[in-house]
Amino acid sequence: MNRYRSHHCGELRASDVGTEVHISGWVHVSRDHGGLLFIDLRDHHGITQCVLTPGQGDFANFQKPSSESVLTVHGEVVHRSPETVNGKLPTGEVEIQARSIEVQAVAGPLPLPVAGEPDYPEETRLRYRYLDLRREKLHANVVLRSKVVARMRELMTEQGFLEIHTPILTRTSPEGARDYVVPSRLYPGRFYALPQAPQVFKQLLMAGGFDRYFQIAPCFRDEESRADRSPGEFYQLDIEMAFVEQQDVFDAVGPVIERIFGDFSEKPVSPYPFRQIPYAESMLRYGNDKPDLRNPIEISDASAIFAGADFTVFKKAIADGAVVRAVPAPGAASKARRFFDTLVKEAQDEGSQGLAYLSFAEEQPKGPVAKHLSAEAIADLRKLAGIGVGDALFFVCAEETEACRLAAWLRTRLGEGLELIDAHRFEFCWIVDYPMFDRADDGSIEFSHNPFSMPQGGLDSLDNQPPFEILAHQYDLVCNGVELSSGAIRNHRPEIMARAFALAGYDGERFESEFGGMLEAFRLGTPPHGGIAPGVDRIVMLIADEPNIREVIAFPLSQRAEDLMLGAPAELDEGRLRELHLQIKKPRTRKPD
RNA sequence: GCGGCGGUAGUUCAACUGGUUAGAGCACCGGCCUGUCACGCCGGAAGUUGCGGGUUCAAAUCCCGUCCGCCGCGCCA
Repeated sequence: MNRYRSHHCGELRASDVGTEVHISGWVHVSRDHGGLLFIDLRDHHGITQCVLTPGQGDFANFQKPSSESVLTVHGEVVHRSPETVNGKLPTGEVEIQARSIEVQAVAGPLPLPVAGEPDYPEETRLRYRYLDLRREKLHANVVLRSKVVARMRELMTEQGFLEIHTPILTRTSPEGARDYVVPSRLYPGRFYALPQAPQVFKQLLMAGGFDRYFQIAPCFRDEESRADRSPGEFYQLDIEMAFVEQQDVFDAVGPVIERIFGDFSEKPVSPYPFRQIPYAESMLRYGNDKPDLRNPIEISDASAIFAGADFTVFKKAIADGAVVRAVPAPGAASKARRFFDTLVKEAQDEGSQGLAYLSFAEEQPKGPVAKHLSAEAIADLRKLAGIGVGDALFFVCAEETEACRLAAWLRTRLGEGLELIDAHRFEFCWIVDYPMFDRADDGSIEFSHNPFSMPQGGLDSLDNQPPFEILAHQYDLVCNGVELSSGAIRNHRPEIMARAFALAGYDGERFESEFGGMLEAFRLGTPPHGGIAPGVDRIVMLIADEPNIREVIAFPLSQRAEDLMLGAPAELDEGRLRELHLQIKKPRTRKPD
């Protein structure tokens, strides 16, 4: 028999009455009635009430235990009298009449209460993460995450995917985010890098003849965090497949995602196959490449109408290269003037020059631009944006990228403000046909996403199409406005890759030196292949309905990538620095210790 | 790197326009209580108001700098 427990704390029922048991757990709450002491004992599985009669037998000198102390209680399972049954607990019909108690660990004053009081500042929660993990919500999230990951493995393995580990100590990658680096002791001045993703290795596994690879892979990026972006490190369900086209990847991973969300959430999930939206269309209609399709508002381009209208502010801007985007606000015409004023103010805070609108409380619109527009222009705008009486229509005017951003912000803001977003469903879509290249700040050509993506049309497009019009076999999976996943059909042809990198400004020598290892593989027979990498943290975050990704990570770093519990990153002493051939030069403003 | 919000007892929060001894809940310590389940009642201890500087007769409060936490922008192939 186990020394610490015969049952766990969520196990005992009326059918156990009369048995001698011993259970162990934390003191969740205790209630001292003088002649009678109740202790709610809690473990991973649940809570069981224990009753002590101090002053009798073993309890002659027993003190009320402090909250979160760890006890082993020995005693008999007894019925509670009908009026004292606790319907809130699965174990609420019984209690343990304690005969003796062993104190396994005494807990001092708590910086973070485990029972009750759910909202606590995150600084405290991060510093005492193990206490937070005992609490109901975070504990449940970690359990959920474990189940989701287990199901992912099951569903991938069923489809013939092999889970293969790839290195954590690897080579720095020239593209992408900043790397975390690890100094080498054996090779002075040289560094490993932690992988931003197992990108190169998974492609090399395809070169290695494995047909279908997956991994729950840690990814390390030294970038600023966000509410939905974990600081420092995160996990991907990394996937790669040989001899596939885009649709094959979709059909392998889409049903897995649909199943995971369906199995672990009550909310309805948009059924597979998911909608496919070309990147250019998404930028126009939703203002970004991660549309929240629960929001019914769709943006349209009103540049042509305003180019011919008498509203000089817009007309002049359009002549200078700006665009006008129209964002409908269904039902907003009945809103008070204050609603519109607030939005104008917020838009300015968001970086907009201003915010024009028409409000159709009746057929004849009101609003700052109404008097500048002909009846015909107004009719055209209404038709364009699908505006009826009772609606309003907002306009943002800016250079195209900025106009998209502002329109996207406005679309979200209106969707929330007008309560148009149904929070109780998951809407998935694929964003497809990403551009291969982007214009850098200095006007030069750079890869817009993954440089290893296959350009649509192959070598022919690279040679004959204007670079910024070339599309890639590159795709994202989006859910409720969250980018869940990014992937591509890869470029496995060295000559096409050389041409693509040449367009992006890499000379042959640099190309060979930075990607030599991979190129060599491609010159020795690598199959056509492609893959994708859904973000595990974000998936669990959506399923758990958490607004913040740290709520689904057992031990997250703070926003500034610091471990507040253990104190990482930490300084090294001189000896270890010497061993690593490192000298520290601190910036002028240094943090106090 | 930039902008916003916050930092007061172990902890969560309060303290009006700068003005008496910086208060309350939880936790902790002591006492009372035999059916509670966020038990209740009485009492106690607990403070470098993040840190540094400044303005003032007087600073938790105003100003400057700095550190920490969170949100957003830049960044994230």
